[in-house]
Amino acid sequence: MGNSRVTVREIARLAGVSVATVSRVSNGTGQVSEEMRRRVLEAIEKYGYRPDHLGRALAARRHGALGLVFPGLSGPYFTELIQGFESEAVPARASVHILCTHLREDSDDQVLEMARRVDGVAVVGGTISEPTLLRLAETVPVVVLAGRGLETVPAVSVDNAPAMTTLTRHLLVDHGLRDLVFVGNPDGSPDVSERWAGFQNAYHELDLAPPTEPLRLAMQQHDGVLAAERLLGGDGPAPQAVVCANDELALGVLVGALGRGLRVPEDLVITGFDDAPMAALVSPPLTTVRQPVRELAAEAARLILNAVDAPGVAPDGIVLPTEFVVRRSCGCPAGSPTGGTGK
Amino acid sequence: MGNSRVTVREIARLAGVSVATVSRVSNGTGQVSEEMRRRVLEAIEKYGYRPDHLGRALAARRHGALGLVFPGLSGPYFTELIQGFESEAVPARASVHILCTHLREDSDDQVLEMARRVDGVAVVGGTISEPTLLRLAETVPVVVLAGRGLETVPAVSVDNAPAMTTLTRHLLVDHGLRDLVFVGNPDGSPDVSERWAGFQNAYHELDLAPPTEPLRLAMQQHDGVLAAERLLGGDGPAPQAVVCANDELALGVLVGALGRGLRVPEDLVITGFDDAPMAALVSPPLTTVRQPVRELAAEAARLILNAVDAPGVAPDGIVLPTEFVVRRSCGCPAGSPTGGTGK
DNA sequence: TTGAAAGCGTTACCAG
DNA sequence: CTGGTAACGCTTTCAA
Repeated sequence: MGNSRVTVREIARLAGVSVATVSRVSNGTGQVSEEMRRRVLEAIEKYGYRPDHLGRALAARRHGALGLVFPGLSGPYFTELIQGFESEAVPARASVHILCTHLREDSDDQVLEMARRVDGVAVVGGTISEPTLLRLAETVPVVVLAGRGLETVPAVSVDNAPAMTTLTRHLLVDHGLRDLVFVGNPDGSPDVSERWAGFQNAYHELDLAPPTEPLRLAMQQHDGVLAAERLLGGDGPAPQAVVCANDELALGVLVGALGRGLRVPEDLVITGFDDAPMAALVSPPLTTVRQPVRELAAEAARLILNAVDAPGVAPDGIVLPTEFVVRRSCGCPAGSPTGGTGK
Repeated sequence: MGNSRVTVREIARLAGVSVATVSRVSNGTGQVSEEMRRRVLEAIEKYGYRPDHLGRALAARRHGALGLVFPGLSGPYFTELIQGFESEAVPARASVHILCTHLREDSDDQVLEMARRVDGVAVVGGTISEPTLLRLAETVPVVVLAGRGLETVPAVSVDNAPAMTTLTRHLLVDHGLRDLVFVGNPDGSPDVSERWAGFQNAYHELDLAPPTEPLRLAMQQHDGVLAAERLLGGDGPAPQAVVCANDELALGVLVGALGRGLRVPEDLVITGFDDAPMAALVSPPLTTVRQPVRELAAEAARLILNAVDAPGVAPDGIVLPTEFVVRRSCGCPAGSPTGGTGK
């Protein structure tokens, strides 16, 4: 029982039919007489036959698997991403392969190698080089997740720049702040790059001169604490507001600021991006931009799944809307209205 | 170029040799004359031949893949787990399949299905039923990650109970606290169950009566905030200390307590478990237990990899040591000594 | 409706 | 050293 060493051939012999018939029955394809079907089903049941995935995949020339590639695996953003991706893949009977490149030397090769084991791949923006992305796309359907696509590679992303412009304008106009610092490394990821551009754009729209440089740091809470040290460390005046590239950074800055005895938002305004679960829970709750991370990844999976079934047609990229979430860390009173940035 | 539609047979024809020779060259197995090797290599290079993974896997009767199964995918614990697992699998040229069951109805079937696509599986404790675990183990090598093993299934875990006893004793003896609350659901996972037992055990060792019930909650920061509401909400006296099943809960309780104007640790002592990155960064920094999560997962991957190569031998389980990390949230002054719980 | 046989792409055994 | 050929387990024509 349950031993999966049983093959079609054995079942065929046992049931006194051909392997073709066994295959037809076990797949529900073609026409099989009631009598045959019964005999086969019986044998399948009795010996616990389950078709071997490799044999099947080889014959179908399809792996029944999707790949997901990202740089690291830090924070709630990536866990959401994985779960969103999985939520589409699993019902489609595709298993999910993951690969964290950690930006290793040989990561491009590893991605290429993964492509040989799956039917399609989603790559988080900024993870691999453009030439590699192109080569990848020659092998399997590819979509860029949270990044810019290429001619042959569609992308799913959110409206980062407009969202960040909205948030920054809120600080500049509604709160009359001027001395803002942007925390995040635009070179690290397309998301951050677009947010930094949106941040600067808010100044431009008001004929103000934006800061010329962001505070370049990675995206974890740890880095936020570091940012607080740099910004509030003593030498030089502290900024009026810290605009963070994501919530984790913001949470780190918040912890650092609070730990120094500063009051937020009275002494320092802090904003995030993502609307991670903790953003609403801390005190003061974080003003941020909500982005549909799960949906983003689900959309990517859907795109790939479709491309696998209908090869040749390169679908358009997709941009998902975000929502500006005003809470108290920007200086607004509790219970302020929130507004989306639109589609 | 780069087109992976090229097969051994074509290369063989193109190079004027047999498929066997091509195979030998591309795998570096057997003896091949310099002349042949050169010809084959040339053709391989010219047509960008890469052996097909499925064909190879079918012939070798090995997938070159490992599976990792867990309930959800919340928080830093699971991201560490994945990365630790990957750090062993990737160098061994095995890809990593993941599956979040979300405790779905059909998750047992999904796990069984996954087992048909990989060479071995690591299952996080408490994710699937024991019968399913047993059936799984009939199919492929399995190891339980952070949980109890079975006769045929080894487990890798940490010394949860002694560690939690040490921490609790510290509160009871060194700080003279008596009214502690344990937050976490022992039914949810073996880890929590053991920690709850260790918590109670500290009381027993001192001939004290432990609380009979924990505050049963899930393991995310959100739940910690919930715990703070319940515990500090007004009706009934607040406890002296909240002993959390993990750091995320503790962080949530901390946020909730601070938000209510309580001072930590003066008004309320809070402890965690895991030593997540944030534990050291918040204010006050969290007293907790450090567990080697990455190492745990890496060990699991190694165990499986070995079992794949040497089938039949059921290896022993492994228990990794933890380290008690005393910081300020328990009431100790800054810079207190820390101590391990030993092997 | 059924079965024989030809793949799918690779590896490995066995002669030569 | 080299090549022919038989697996590996399955699906799918193509005839009967």
